[in-house]
Amino acid sequence: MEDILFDLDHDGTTDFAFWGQMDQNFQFQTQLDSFLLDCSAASGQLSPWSSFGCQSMFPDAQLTLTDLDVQSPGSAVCAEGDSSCADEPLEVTKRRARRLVVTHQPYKVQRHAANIRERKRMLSINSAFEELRCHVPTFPYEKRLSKIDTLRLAIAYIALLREILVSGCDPKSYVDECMKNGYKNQTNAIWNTSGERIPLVH
DNA sequence: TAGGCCATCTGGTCCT
DNA sequence: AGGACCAGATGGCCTA
Repeated sequence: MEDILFDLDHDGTTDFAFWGQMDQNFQFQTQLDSFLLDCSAASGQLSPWSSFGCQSMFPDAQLTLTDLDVQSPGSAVCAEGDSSCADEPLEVTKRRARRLVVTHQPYKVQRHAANIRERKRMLSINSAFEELRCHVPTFPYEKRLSKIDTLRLAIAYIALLREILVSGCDPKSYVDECMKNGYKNQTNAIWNTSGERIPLVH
């Protein structure tokens, strides 16, 4: 029996940690999946649109005691048993083997921990996108902005705000003028996804 | 059904 | 040494 601890937070503000006892019946998938979903729900930063796919987050992460046994570098490198091992560049293989020798951690365990960190990183990026969506104006009937549209619209919105500042005009009359004459900004920024002009109130 | 969007996994690279 | 960041690959879901 071997204890594994995944510390999922390093900023000290909230202390998320996950640990499990590694025996042959232990499976990461269920516990970790539900844990990450709980984290997401608890954050309360995601809009109703936020979706977490129904697919399993750990399609191949059913760790067993066998997987966690310290393997020889060679066997660990090709533990996945995929065909890519055969044509993997020699230098890459050597580098990975060297790392495994030094760390004494099975490749699968390292990879799994890295996957969790990556997922957490993506979650934080997504929550930032949600926050940004709250700051770019859209019509209520517009569908949820994609990430790329959110960025483009934010750029356009900032450009418009800058132009209003530079013009020195009253913001409302400036926008009214834009609506009347058709807005053309200098950056050719894209307004929004549906081809409508964005309202400035939100 | 094709295309867009997204989440996840993965390996490489850079940084601390 | 380990974590953060990044980009490519892959597969699922949704919509026109």
